[in-house]
Parts: sequence; C-alpha cells; structure tokens
Amino acid sequence: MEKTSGWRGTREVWIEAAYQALIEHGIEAVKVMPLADRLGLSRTSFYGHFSDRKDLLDALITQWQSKNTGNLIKRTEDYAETITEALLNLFDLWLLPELFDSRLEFAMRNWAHADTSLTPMLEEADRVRIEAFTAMFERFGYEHASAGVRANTMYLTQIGYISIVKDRPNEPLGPRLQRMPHYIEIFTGKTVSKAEFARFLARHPLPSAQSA
Amino acid sequence: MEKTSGWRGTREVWIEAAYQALIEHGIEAVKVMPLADRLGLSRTSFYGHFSDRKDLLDALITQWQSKNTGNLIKRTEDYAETITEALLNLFDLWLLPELFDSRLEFAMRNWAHADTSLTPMLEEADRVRIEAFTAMFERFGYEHASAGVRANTMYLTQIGYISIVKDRPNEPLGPRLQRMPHYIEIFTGKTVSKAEFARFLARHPLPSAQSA
DNA sequence: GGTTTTGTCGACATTAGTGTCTATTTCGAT
DNA sequence: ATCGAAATAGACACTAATGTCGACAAAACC
Repeated sequence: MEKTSGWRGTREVWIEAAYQALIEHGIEAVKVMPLADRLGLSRTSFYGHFSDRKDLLDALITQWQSKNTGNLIKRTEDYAETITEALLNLFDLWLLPELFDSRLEFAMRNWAHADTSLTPMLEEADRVRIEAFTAMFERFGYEHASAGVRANTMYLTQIGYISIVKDRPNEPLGPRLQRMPHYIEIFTGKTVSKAEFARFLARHPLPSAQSA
Repeated sequence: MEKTSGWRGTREVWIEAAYQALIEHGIEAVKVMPLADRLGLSRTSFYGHFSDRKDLLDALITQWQSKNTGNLIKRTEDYAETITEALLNLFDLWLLPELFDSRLEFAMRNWAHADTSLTPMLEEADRVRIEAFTAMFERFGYEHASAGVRANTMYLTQIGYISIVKDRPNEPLGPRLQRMPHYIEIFTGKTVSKAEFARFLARHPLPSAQSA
C-alpha cells in the first residue's frame, strides 16, 4: 500500500519524476507544481530538497553528461577485427538504453533550442563524439577526409533517427536489427560477414525469440 | 522612420513575429505578450487579428505544411541523368531556405514533443518524404530494400544535420559544398562526375566568389 | 523517552501569461 | 470633411506557475 503521509519525498524521486517529464514532454513539462501533483506531494516540500527549479534542472544536465558521451567514447575504443565489426559494437549503443539514452539525448537538444546557454555543452559533446568516430574509421585504414564524412554520416543518421522515432518504443526490434547490416554497408562501403552479424544478433535476442 | 502609432499590426506581422520566435527559441517562445513587446504593439490588439493563441499557432503549422514537404516531393521528381545528379538536385533543398526551411522543420519536431497532437502530422510527412526518396532510388535501378535503406540514411542524416546545426548560419558554405559529393558517394555507392559537381557548384555561388 | 534533524504542508506574496470588454484612434472611401 | 470599418490600448478578471515563511509531523539519534 502506498504511503499517503509521512516521508515519501527524496531528492531522487523528484529527479526521477523530472527525468520522466523531460523525456516524455520536454523541458517545459518539468515544473514543480505538476511534478508535485504526479508524486502526490505538496509542491512546497520540493524546496526542502532543492534550492529552486534550476537546481533540479542542473541535476538533469549532470545525468545526461555522465551517461551518453562517456559510454559512446568507450565503445569506439573496443577491440574489433574489422571496421564492420567495430560498427556492430557501436550499434549496441542505439539498442541498449543503459548505454545511450536516446530520449534524453533528444530532449537535451530541444531544451538547448529554448535555452541557448546549453548550446556550448551540446556542441562540445557533438565534437568529441564525431572525433571518436573519425578516429575509429582511421584506425581501420580510412584516410582522414573519408573517415570524417563517414563519421558524420553515421552520427547524423543516429541523431536524425532519435529525432524521428522519439518515444515510440513500438518500433519492432526484428526489422530494425535486420536493417543494421545495410546501414553499416552504406557507412563503411564493406560487407558485414555472416559470422559477425550472427554474433551481433546473439547478444540482442528478440523478446519472444526461440521460446517454445 | 518607423511608425509608433496608428495601424502597424496585421495578421501577417504577427505571424512573421511568431515564426521568428518559433525558429529561434521554440514554440514556448511564441506567446502573445512577448510578441506584442517585440512588435511595439499592445498585446490586446492581437485579438483583433486572431481569435486566440491557438489560431496563431495553426497559422504556423499551415506554413510548414505548405512549404517543406511539397517542394521536397517536387525535387525528387526532377529529371536527372544519373542517381548522383538526382541527389545533387535534391541537395539544393538543404541549401536554399526558400525550398526547404530547416529551422522551421527542427522547431516543428520539437514542438511535437511537447504537444503530441502534432505527432501524426509529422509521422505522415516523414513517411511521404522517405517514400519519395525510395522511389527515386528505385527509378535508378536500386532494388527496393536497398533503395529504402539509402532513402532512410539520406533523410535521417539531413534531419540529424538540422538538429545539430540549428540556427548557426555561421557554418561556412565552401567546406559544406565540398563535403557534399562525399555524402552522395556514401548514399549511392557511386562516384559524382566532375561535370555534375561543376554544374552544382555553378548554381550555388559563394558569397564572395571570384570577385576581384 | 526526549531531542534534533528532516520532511511536509497551508497561507501568503509575486510574476507572467491568457482572454474580454469598452472606449478611442486612425485610415480610407465617399 | 465626415463616416464607418479596422486597429489600438487600457482596465478588468482569471489562471498557472515560482518561491518564502512558519507551524507541525515523522524518523533518527542518543
């Protein structure tokens, strides 16, 4: 049974509610009064945990920074035999929300549109990520210019994807997985080997796969 | 000399101001009171031209609908000798704001995040556009699956681009033009001929090109 | 069990926005 | 020049949000 009195609020539950509102409806939905309603708390008890609304928003920014870019860079450095395998490793990011949070990423870009003080942070993140992609292509023998364009294409495609698909987790996973080798062939100009793709599929089992 | 009294407001100046606010800072910046300040008009005179705020927002939606998708479809149907020439034709869209308004496009996608009643419109636009791209690739001999992935890559890359570059027209045109053949080679798997690219450059002169 | 810390809540003050009504001003057509 | 339609603006009523303060309640700490 839910408590309806006593101590129910912590900094964390407010942040979690704020995060949900942010990814579902954007930064304008992150307002103390509606969050209080949703949590069944008095709006004023918010100010026991945060100095003001900005304090809460800063917590959301921190969460984004410490998650998305860090994991992305790490993945570009993972061992791979071929460039196609390296891209398959990278594509794990787009499939595992615990590695890269697309909805948060999208929400941050939108937020930056309304609040230009965030723009430098976003620009820096883009620069660092594209640089890491470029370095990866170069490690596999692509010359600098070509590596740069391929890195950009791949990154922009993903940013475009999250901007279109947004919060529809209804997109079926199967077809999405099947398209991935085609994308990789476009980005690399090389063919994905059967074995590589099999390994990739093995670590992304379909919800109802092979049961029964 | 600017008029400071008398008739300065029309439906059009309000829409123009709303449009500017939308592309610069998103839909949350499209509010009657700030727009009135910016226009140097009394906020209440707004209601002589519009029934309410929603009336104004509807006008913005109409503007987006009648511009972006229409021109895009038209371009995919233009005559071209080769797929690479066809893509160069298409790339005119990304360079000429009178054909395709990237900033408005970006703002609409963000707006739809806050107001989910817009989502079906956006989804329909995406579907129609990608279908037109796919048909174009198919006309040049790509089989359906390949054409579909290429169409998606191209479209997502562009949506990603406008989501990153947003309102920085500072990005220099020269390097951007030079990158385009590389993108086209990634999307098509074919090489852009010297003559084709020369024709493309000829219709996109640099601001200070060849003067002196 | 008493004290202290922490969390909760209602009352209050303030700000920014929407929309209505009414009187007045301005412009253009006769 | 004047008449009427269109545009303007001030006064008013309302709503949704932020943030402060003080009283009170619940855990935690001894």
